[in-house]
Amino acid sequence: MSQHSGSGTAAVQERSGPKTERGRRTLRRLLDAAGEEFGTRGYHETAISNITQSAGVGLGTFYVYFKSKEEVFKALVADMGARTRHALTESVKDAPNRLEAERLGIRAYLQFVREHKSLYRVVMEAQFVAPEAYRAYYRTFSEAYRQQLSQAAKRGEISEGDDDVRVWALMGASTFLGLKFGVWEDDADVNAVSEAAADLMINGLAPRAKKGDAS
Amino acid sequence: MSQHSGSGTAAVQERSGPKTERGRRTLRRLLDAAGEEFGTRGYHETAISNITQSAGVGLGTFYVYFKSKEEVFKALVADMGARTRHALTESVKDAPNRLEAERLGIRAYLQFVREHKSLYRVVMEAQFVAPEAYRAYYRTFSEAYRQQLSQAAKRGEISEGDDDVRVWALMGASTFLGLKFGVWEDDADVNAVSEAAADLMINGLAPRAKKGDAS
DNA sequence: TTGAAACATGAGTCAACATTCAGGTTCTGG
DNA sequence: CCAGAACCTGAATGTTGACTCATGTTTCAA
Repeated sequence: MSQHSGSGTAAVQERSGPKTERGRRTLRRLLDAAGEEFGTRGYHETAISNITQSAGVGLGTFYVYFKSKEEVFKALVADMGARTRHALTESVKDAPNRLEAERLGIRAYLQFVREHKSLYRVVMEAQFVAPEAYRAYYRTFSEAYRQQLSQAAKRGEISEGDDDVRVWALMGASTFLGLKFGVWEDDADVNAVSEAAADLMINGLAPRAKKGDAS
Repeated sequence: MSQHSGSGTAAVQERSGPKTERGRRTLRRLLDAAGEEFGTRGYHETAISNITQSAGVGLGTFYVYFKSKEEVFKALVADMGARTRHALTESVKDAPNRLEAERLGIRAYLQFVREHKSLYRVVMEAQFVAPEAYRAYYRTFSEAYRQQLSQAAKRGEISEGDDDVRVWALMGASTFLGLKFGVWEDDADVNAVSEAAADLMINGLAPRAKKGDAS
């Protein structure tokens, strides 16, 4: 996320990528197949041969493109991070203020999870398969998020508070909602869920004041 | 969590438990060692021999008490569930109202996580090792939690809202805070974190009204 | 056309466990 | 003291699957 120019689907560690068109196609197929297999069966249940078969290439071909099983996995996590940040940035681009951005963000997040279930599971499993990649994923995320919150607080759009704590609480809430309503119950109404979630994040559990108070 | 009387540390599937004192002691040592090893190295990196060595018993002994590697793991998840619920129930026992209960709950939760880092990691890894146990863990949790919220709402102690969504958002927030400030940064000030978290959960991000409003 | 770089392949290697088992040792009631 | 139950043990077994490699095949610039 910081060393490569980001042509789209994460970089390979190897000395530079494929040289020919054929090579690029094969790499892409392997990456896609890996995401699908890891996301479905899980890292440890997935054999390299599952990936290569699913990609329609020979077993040995895998090692032409990746140094190890773990390496593809890490590449997928990094890729998912970049894509997620991109999707969120887009969705929030022209929100008039932070509270509205939160509302849009949570909706976009749920939507995104639902459209990328496999990669989402890969990210979660990274906590145990590639802890460093996992932490990097959330570190990058939380740093940008915290920036947003503290600036919004300065502008008076949200209350003051410990942004580090808030960011992690909010990320946790989104993550769990993504798991529950994006992956497990993928028939739930995304809009309803994200509205309810945004309401909690914005107003909290406290009972609303009965009548005219400030805003 | 439902078929055994709950003497303390989860049950074994086998036809009834150990008959002698020696047996009970050995079982306990295995359970403790397993929790420690799984929590530290992770499920797949942990060999049965790691557990038995750490417990100071022979390799074969493991299979006197457990049918398989997965079985101990599940037992640990169930045990952690019971203990966590117990700790939270206790901590919240004499809260005057739900908002206060949330405050106390999040503090107790962080504290508990910090005192049981290993088992906490086991629970999280269960999502991939024993998905059914993982879902059961959160199902049980969320059902009780939802009860609390809806009753509190009826009493007017908290606002009305989609309790299913709220529960999962709140569990997610706590879980991430537990990971970040309970496991990763175990030197953070638990009280400060839980106050900030409780404030977010109770009041949300919205800017506070300038002057006297309800409550 | 041609040689070499790039790419493709799958049988074979090898180490890492989970689980079994046949044979002890210790305890307990009678 | 004795039989049988309960418990303990670690060498041996069998499987699994990541990774290597020797041998092709394809591409492409000169």
